[in-house]
Amino acid sequence: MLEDRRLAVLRAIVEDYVSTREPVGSKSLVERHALGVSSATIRNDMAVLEDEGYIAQPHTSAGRIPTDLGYRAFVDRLSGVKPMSGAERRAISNFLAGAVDLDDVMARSVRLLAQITRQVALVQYPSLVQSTVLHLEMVRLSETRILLVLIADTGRVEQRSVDLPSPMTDEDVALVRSRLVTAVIGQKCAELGPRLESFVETMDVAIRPSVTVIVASLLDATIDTVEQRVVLGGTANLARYRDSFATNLEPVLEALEEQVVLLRLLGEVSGDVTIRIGHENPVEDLQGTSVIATGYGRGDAVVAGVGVVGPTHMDYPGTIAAVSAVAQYLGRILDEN
Amino acid sequence: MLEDRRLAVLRAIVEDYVSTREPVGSKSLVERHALGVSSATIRNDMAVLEDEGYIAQPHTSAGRIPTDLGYRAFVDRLSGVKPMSGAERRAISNFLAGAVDLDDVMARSVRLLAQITRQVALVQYPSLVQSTVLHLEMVRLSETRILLVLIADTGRVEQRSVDLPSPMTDEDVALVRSRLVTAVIGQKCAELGPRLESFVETMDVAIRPSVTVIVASLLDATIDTVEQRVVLGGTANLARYRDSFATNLEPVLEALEEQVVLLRLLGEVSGDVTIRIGHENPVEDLQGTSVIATGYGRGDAVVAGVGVVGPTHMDYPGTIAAVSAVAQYLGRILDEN
DNA sequence: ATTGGCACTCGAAGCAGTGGAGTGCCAATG
DNA sequence: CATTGGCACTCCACTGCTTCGAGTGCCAAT
Repeated sequence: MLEDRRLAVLRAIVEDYVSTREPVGSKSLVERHALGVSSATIRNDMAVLEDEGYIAQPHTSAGRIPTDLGYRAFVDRLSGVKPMSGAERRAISNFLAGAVDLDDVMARSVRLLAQITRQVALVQYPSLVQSTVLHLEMVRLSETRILLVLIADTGRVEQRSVDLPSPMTDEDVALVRSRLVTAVIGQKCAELGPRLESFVETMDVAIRPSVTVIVASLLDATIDTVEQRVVLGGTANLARYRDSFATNLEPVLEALEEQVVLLRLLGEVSGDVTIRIGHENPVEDLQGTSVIATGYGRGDAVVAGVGVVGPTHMDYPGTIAAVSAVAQYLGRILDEN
Repeated sequence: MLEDRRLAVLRAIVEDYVSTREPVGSKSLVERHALGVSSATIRNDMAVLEDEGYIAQPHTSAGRIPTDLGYRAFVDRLSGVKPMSGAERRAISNFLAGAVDLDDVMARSVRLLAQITRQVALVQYPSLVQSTVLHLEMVRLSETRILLVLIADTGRVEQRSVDLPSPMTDEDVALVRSRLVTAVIGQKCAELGPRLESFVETMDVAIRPSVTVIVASLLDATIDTVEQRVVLGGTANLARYRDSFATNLEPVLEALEEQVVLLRLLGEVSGDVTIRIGHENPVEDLQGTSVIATGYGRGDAVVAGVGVVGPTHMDYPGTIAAVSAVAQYLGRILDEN
C-alpha cells in the first residue's frame, strides 16, 4: 500500500533522527532500512510528507527532520510498546524496595527514572487531598505555641507550628488533641473542611479561639494548592542535549525550577500515559521539549504524577515504558505501606 | 610602596575580569583605574605577578586572567566586606519569615540565595545529631507494622516504618510508646545510642524482640550518615556561565546531583565562611568552580551548612555577604521555633 | 507508480589575508 | 632604580573566498 510505505518512511526518519540527531536524507535512509524501493521514490514520499507537515528541512539541500506533528503521528500510530527487560524490572524493584521512608522513595524514584531514561525526571509527592489521615499529633512547644503533625496513609507527613491567641495548658492541649484525633483519623483529607467546621463549636468557649487557629492551620496544610510537591532529578542530562533545544537551555532549566510549572506538567495526569510533544506543551519555555507523564497510586486511585522532560527527539517507546514501569512500582510501594 | 601597587594591580585585574569576563590588558587597566602610572609600568608589574603565579595568559598576545592563586590572594588580602543594603536584609527577612514549616524554610532559603547570588545555592537540613528530641510518636499500622515519627527541636521530622518480628497489641504499643517517650524526649539525638541500649532490657521479655527492632530503627534514623539532606537550587544560573568552566558543565551538573558530593562541600563548615577556589576544591569535577560556604545554627552551635557554587570568577565579596546573611537569618528562624 | 539521471543549492570546512590588542624589551630619564 | 615612551613582534579573531559533498527537485523512461 502506498500510504503504508509513506508511514514506514516517516517511522524510519524518526528512528534515524532520534538515534543520530542529524537530518536524514533519502539515500542514507534506503541504506539503513530495507524499504525495497529506490532513493528517488523515497524522495517523492518525503516531498508528500513535508507537504502534509510531518517533516521539515532545516535548509534546502539538507536532510529532513520530523516536526512535532511527525512525532505525534509516530507515537500515535507507529511505535509499538517496548517492554522492559526482566533485568530492568528487577533493578527497579530492588532499588525502590530499599527506601526507608517516603522522602527516600521519592528521591530514589526520581534518580532511577533519570538514570534509565537519561533525561530529566519528575516525581510528585502523593497528594494529601487523596489521602486519609493516619494519625494526628499535637505537641506543646510553649504556652502559646503548638506543633501540629499530620500523618497520611500515603506516608506523607505535614507539620505546622501554630501561634495561639491565648495560652493553653497541657490539659487543654491533651483534650483538644484526643477530640481532634477521633474526629479526623481515618477521614479523607479532602473532607476535613466540613467536618472540622462544626468541631470548633463543640469545644469549650474559653479555648475556642485557640482551637479555631489550630483547625485553620490544619486545613491550610491539606488544601491542595499548598501541599503539592515535586522532586526533580537528572538535570545533568539536559547538558548532553544542549544544542537540541531551539532556544538555549537556560530558560528550560529556569522553567524546571518553578514548582508551579512542574505541577502544571504533572497536573492532569491519569492512569494513562500523557504525551506532550513540543508546542503541545502548556508551558511556553518548554515548547522545545517533550513531556511524558503518567499517574500512580494505590490501586486505581491516582494520587500523584511521575514523568520525564526531554528533547522532542527522544526515544518515545523506551521512555514511555520506563515511566510506566516506575509509576507501577511506585503504586506497589504505596500499597505495601 | 612598590609591593602595594602590585597588589592594587592584581585587585584591579580581578575586578575587571570578574565584571567583563575577558582577559584584561595593561592599557585598558590604566584607563579604567586611576593607578597613576603608565601602561609600561603595569606591564612590568604584570610580568612579576605572572612569575609569582597570580595571573596567567590564555595565550601570548592576550591579556591576563587571574589564576586560582590570584583569587585566593584577592579574597585573603584585598577584598573588603561588602555589607548588604538594608533593603536587601529586609527582603531576606521577609521572605524567610513567610515559611510555614522546615521544608518550606529550606526551599525558600535555597531559592533566595540562588536569586541574590545568581549562582547555584546549597542549603543543608539541620543535622539531627545536633538536635534534641522534641517528640516521638508510634502509630500502629497493622499487627506487625509500626510507624515511628521522630520530631526534633530543629523542626526536622523523621519517619520509619518498622516490620515487627511478632504481633503487638494496641496496649503493647501504647506501653512501649509512653516508656520510650519519657526515655528520649529532651535528649540529644547523638546520645540516644547508649541510653536506648539499656532501655530494651527494661521491657517485658515477650515483646523484647519487637522493641529491639523498633529501637534499632530509631537509631538508624538518627545516625548522621543517613540523615543528612541537602537541597539545591538555581542550577539555571550555571547555564549562563556555560563557557566559564574549563570543562563543559555536564560533569558539574552531575556532581551537583550527588548528595554525597554536596555533603562533602558543606561537610566541614564552621561559623566562619569557608572559601574554596578552583583546584582547592575536594571534588574533582568541581575544580573549575569556587565554593563559598558557612554554617548556621541556633546560637553558637552549627547545625548545618549553607553555601553557593559558582565560577571561579565570581563576585567574592558580594557572594560572601549573601551567604553570611542567609545563614544568619536561618539561624534566627531556628531560634524562634 | 517507480526509477535512473542530472543540474542545482547551500552549508560545512579549509585557507589565506588583515587588523588590532597586547606583549616584551630597550634605551632614555628624573 | 623605578618609570616611561617607543618599537618590533605575536597571535587570535574576523573576513572573504573556494571547494566539497550530501541532498534535493525535476524529468524522461519504463
